[in-house]
Amino acid sequence: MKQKANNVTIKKLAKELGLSISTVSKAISDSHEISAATKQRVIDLVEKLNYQPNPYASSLRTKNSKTIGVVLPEVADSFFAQAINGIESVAEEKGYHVLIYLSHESFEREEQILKDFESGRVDGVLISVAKETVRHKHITALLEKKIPLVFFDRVIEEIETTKVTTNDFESAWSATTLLIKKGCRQILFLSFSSTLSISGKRLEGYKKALLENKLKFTPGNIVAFNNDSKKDYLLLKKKLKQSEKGAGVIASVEKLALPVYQVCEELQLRIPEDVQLISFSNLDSAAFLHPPLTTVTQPAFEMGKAAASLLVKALERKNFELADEEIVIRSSLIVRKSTL
Amino acid sequence: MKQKANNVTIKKLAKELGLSISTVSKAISDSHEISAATKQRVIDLVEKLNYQPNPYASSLRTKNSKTIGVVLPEVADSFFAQAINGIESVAEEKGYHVLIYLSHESFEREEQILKDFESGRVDGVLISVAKETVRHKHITALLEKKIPLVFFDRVIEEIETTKVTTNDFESAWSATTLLIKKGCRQILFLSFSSTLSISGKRLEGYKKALLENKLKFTPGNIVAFNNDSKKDYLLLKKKLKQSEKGAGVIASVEKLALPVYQVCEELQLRIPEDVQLISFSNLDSAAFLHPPLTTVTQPAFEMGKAAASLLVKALERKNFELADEEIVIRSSLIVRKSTL
DNA sequence: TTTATTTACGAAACCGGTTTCGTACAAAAA
DNA sequence: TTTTTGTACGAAACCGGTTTCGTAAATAAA
Repeated sequence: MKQKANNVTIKKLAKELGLSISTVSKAISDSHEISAATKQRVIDLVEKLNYQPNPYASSLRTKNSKTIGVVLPEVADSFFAQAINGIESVAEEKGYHVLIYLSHESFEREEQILKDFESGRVDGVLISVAKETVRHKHITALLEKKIPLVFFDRVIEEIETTKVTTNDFESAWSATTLLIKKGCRQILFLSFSSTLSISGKRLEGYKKALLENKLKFTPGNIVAFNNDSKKDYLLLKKKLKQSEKGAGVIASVEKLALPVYQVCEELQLRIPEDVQLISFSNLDSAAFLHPPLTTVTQPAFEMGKAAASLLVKALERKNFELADEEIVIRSSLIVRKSTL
Repeated sequence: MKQKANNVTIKKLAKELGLSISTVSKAISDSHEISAATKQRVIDLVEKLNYQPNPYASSLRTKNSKTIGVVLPEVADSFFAQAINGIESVAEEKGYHVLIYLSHESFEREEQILKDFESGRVDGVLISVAKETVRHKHITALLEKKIPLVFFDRVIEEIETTKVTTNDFESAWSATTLLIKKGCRQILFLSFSSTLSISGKRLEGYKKALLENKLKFTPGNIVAFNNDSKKDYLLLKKKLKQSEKGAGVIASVEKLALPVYQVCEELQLRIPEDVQLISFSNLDSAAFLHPPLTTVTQPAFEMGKAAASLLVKALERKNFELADEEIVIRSSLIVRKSTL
């Protein structure tokens, strides 16, 4: 902290060149006010001294930081990892920096993070909300401060901004319909949140498929996970033990899939003979699980990329206004051996 | 961009309170120069107006940004995803912000990223170098500018700074020894880089185990992946086809494991009967692969956490000096069914 | 009572850029 | 020739904090 290496500043360049600070600044930004000859002298020296302008000085004056804030519930999940890739791809291309924050599914943490964003630290934000998030003053507060925000995957419907999602309803419907076609008469729906719109949609798709096939919807078939792996595990075990032979299971989110394998192993239930399983998942290893997992695979990279593109596009316009629209990028149902 | 909402600045607070800007600033930072009563008035107003100090103004003056830069080769890999988690855990606790950059294994990209860091954008950096990285002027340049940097996992031995690694040599030795004990007389070593120290160490551990068991080291048994999935795939296929019955395979990095499953499937080679496999991997799904994968599991979270802790500790000291030491956190060999 | 400290605060410089505005000189138009 | 316009640049304000330094008033020491 004491003494940072005496960095080369624009002032030094100016002195060295016998020019004023403003001239140097303009030359660097290729202003038409500066002659070609002077510009050349400046960029030559910039190269020679390896001048790196202080981004914070610039941010302070211009009020933008070329930085976007990304808020995720977690990162050790293929979906989010791939989404980051998508986000980074546009950030890199467009010269933006990305600050990453994890809410760990906590509403309070998410609030703190977004509150910090009110400081002007980021030009815009990309968020996939925590499962706990129900209120959303923290989000509207940002929007009111004219800090653009786009949701991806886990959105809040009520907020008027751009949202990038996948066809959750339809995907759950397809998955459920497949299970029914394959003979399941009881289908457990593993849910990780009772409030998230994404969960709601998936559940609705599931319900619709049941209805269309004259199967009664039974609340007891919804298995509500709570992020407490021990309890969740026992609950799942109990439910699977109680389930009828040939039941189906839909894991509405990736992390709920592996526990099913585990429980089945313990209960000596064979997949797919005794239990058929479909999971929303982006695991690369899905094809090599035992047995290979039938998945609803989300276009994670594309979703991240689309969200970032829309955000950046808004940032580049003079008056960015993010339309209140929902971009839907379709998931695909990849049938493997965990279903008959 | 036009008009950001008129944010509340320290100047407004001062005017509102009838105090000077400096007094307000000091009150906020709990300076002893300010009376308790005044401090209270200030923090009350701060609360009331939801004042968020502009981080860039502060950074400009104080020369530090409470931000660390994290440079990774990729993110869609369990190891790095978990490492980010570890890093974030200390960043969150210590009030640091984390900027994420991906080199995508490109040396040029890595150079650009580090060059940007010379601007003072970050207080310190955490890096796991790209597989292409051989030269390292870009890293020493940072160090010379007194920007502390700690390596994790993929380190550069020659550079004198703190490095957090795992016991690569020993782990590879253990894995190889296990395969030999299980009867393998030919063992393929899947390598993803010929220059990275991490690869070198793993290879050495492999060689040592061979030697100890009077097995000859054959260069032809090293399968060099090139990040070109099609070619790599064909190469692996060729090598496996040529390999003797009961051969062993060591995937020196996670992403090389699944291709082995794939190729074995195509060649109708059974794991572990025809091919025994061990992979360096942090995949949660390893236990549920077909067959379950024997892994060298790295303490990814802990490594990220340790690296971040050391970095932050250095940043908090008046004269941060990162010792030229290597912190080794041990991996564990988890034996599953992909080995006999 | 006088002098030395301490307490509590304000004025102003400063961080390193960007941007506005003013101007000298040259070239073009009247 | 005079006026207008354009070109190329510099002075200085500005962004919003932090920090140094100075000082009036209150308190303690002499």
